Amino acid sequence: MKKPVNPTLEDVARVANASTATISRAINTPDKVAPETRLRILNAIRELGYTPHSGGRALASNRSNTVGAIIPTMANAMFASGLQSFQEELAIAGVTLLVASTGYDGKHEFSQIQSLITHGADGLLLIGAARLPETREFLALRQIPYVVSWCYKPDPKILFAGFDNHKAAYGMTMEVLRQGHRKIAMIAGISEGNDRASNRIKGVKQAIRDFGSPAKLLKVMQTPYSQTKGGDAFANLMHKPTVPTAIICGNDVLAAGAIVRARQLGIAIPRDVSITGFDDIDIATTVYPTLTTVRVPQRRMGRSAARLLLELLTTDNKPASIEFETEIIFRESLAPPPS
Amino acid sequence: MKKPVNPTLEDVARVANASTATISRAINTPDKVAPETRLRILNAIRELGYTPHSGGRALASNRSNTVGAIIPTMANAMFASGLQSFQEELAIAGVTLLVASTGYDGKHEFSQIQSLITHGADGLLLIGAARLPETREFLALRQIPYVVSWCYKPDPKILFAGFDNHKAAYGMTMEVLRQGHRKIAMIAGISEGNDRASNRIKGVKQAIRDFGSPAKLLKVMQTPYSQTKGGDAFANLMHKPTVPTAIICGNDVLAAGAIVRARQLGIAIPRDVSITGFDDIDIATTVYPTLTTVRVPQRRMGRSAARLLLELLTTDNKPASIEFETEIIFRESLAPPPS
DNA sequence: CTGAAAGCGCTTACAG
DNA sequence: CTGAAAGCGCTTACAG
Repeated sequence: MKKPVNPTLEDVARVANASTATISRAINTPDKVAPETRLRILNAIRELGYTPHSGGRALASNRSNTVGAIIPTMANAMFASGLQSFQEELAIAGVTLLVASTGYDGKHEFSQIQSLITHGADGLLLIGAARLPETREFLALRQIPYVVSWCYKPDPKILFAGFDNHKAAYGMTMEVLRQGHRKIAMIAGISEGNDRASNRIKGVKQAIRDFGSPAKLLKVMQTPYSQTKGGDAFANLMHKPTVPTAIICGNDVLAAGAIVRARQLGIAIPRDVSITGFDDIDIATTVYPTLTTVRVPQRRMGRSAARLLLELLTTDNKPASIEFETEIIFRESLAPPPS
Repeated sequence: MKKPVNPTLEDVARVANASTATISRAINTPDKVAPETRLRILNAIRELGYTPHSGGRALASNRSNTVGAIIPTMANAMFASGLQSFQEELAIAGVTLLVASTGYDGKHEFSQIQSLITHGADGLLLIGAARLPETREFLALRQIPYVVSWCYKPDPKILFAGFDNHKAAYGMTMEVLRQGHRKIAMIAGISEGNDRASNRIKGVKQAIRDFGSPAKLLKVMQTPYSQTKGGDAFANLMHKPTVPTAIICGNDVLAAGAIVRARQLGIAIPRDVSITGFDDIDIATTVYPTLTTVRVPQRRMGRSAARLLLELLTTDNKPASIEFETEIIFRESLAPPPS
C-alpha cells in the first residue's frame, strides 16, 4: 500500500477501519473510545506518521491550544529565562508556544501580533506597556486575551505580571546616592516606544530630584542595547569636562559594555567611576569587575504570566495583576567615590 | 452596526459589498482587482480589524508561507544572531518564522517538529545532524523539506548550511599545540545526542593524536552549557595531580565560566593556564582576560540556510550544501605555557 | 462506544 | 474584473 505523504484523518480511518469521528475522539478524548479500537488507531497513526492539521482543527473547534509571545529581541539573555519559564508552565497545560520578536519596533510588534493571531494564537504575552495606537485598537477590537510582562502599573484595564521599572531605577539611584555619589550620569536604552527604558530614566531623574542638591544628573545618553554602544556612550561621558563618579546603566548589556571599554581606556572601576546595571543576567558576573545590578525575577514572572494567561483563556475569572519586587545585587562595580 | 469579534471573509464581504472571492483576491493578488474595489475592501478590512484565518487559508490553498526553526536553546546567544539572519532573509520573501526550542533533548526535538508541522510549517531549520531514529523516519515519511545548520558533512542526502565542527576543533587544538602546550584538557558539552559537541571532542582528540607524543590529552569533561558548570569543571581539572597548561572548551559559555572561576581561585589566565572557546559570541570579549576562540559565521550561515530552504520550497532545484569556514580569533586567554 | 453529516474560514478553477 | 460553489481537514452535536 502506498502511504500518503500528508496523511489525513480519513487515511487513518481507512487504515484503522474506523470512522473519522472515532479517530478524532481517540486523539482528543481517548477514554471515550474502546481500548482495542484506540490501540488500532494509535498504530495506524504511527504507521502513517500522521499529525493533525492544526488548520482543520482550529477551524472545526474554534480553539487552537496555542499562545504567542512577542518579545523585543532574542539577541541577548534579557528575556530568555523568563520566556523559558513561561513555556514550561504552558507545556504543563498542553499549550504550545509560538514566539516572535520585534526588534524594539512598534510596527513590527503590530505585524507580529497579527501574524501570531493569524496562526491561531488564542492569547498573547506582550512585553511592556508602550504600544502603537493601531495595535491597541486591534487588541481591543478583537478582544484578544493578553498579559503584559516586564512592567507593572496599577491599571485595572490591563493584566500585568511584572515589576515597576520606575521604582526599581529609583531604588538603585538612591543606593548610589547613599554611597556618596553626587555627579551621576546615565546610559539608558532608547526610550521611544519602550516604557521600560523611559521609566528607568524617569526613576533615576526622580531620585536625584528628591535627594536634592548637591546631587546632579550630568547627562542621560540613550543608545540601543548593545555592548559596543554601551562602551561608546561610556567613552563619550568620560571625555566631557565634568566626569561622573557613577554611571547608572539601563541594563546589564550596556553596563558590561561600559566596563569593558573602561578597561581598554585604562579607567579603573569602581575606583575612578562606579557602574550599575539592570536585569542581573549571566553577563553581570562574567564581566570584571562584577556588576552591581537590579535583579529582575524573570522565572517567577514568566511562570505567573503563563498562569494568568491560562486563567484568562480557560475560565471566566477576572484574574488580578501581579507586581514583583526587584532587588539590588551588590557586587564589585559600585563603591563610594574617592573622598 | 455591531462589529464581529472574529471577523471572517464573509464579514468583510458584507461590509465591502463584494463576494468573498473578490476579498480573497484583493488580499492575495491585489492587481487582479479593480482599484476602487480594492480600496473599499482595504477600508472594510481595517475597520473590522480583519486578519485572515491561517487555518482556513492553509486548508484551502495547501500552503502556509511559514517555516519553522527548532533550536536547542534560547538561553544564550549561541543561536541568536544566526536565527535573526535566518528570519530577516525569510521576511524578504514574505515567509513567517515559527521558533521552538528543545533543551538539547531528542524527544523534545521530535515533538517540537511535529508541533511546528501541525501548525503549518512548510519547511524546517534544524540544528545539527544527530537525530532520533523516529524523528528521521517522520521527516522521511512526510518528505518534509529541511536544512541542517551548525554542522556540515559531505552527505548528499542532507542539505547543510554549516561548518565542520571536527575540523574547527582540530584547528584550534593544533594552534594550542603550536604555541607549545603539551598537557591539554577539554571542557566539552554533553556529546550524547549532540553531534556538534561530539565532533568537537573528536577533533581535539585527533589533533593531539596526530601531533604525537609528548602531547597529551589529560582529560575530557562533559558538562551542560552553563557558566557555572564550566566553572565547576575548571575547578575540578585544576585540582587533579597533573594540571593542564591549556584547556580547550566546547563553547564560549563554558570558557567564560572557566575564566571567571579561575579569577575566584586566584589562578592567572593565561599565565597559569590558557583557555580557548568556541562560537565567538559577545561574552568572549566581555570576559577578562578576553577569550581566544573559534569564530562561527552565524549571520552568513543563517542567511544561506534561509535561501536554501526557500529554494527547496519554491523551486524544483536540488540545491547543494554549503560549507562555511571558521576562523580562530586571537585574544588574551591563550599564550605559550611558562617555559 | 461508534458513525453520518454539517460546518468552521478560506482559495480557486470555472463561468460570465 | 467579479461571483457562485466546491472542497481543503477537522470536530461535534445527534442518533443509534
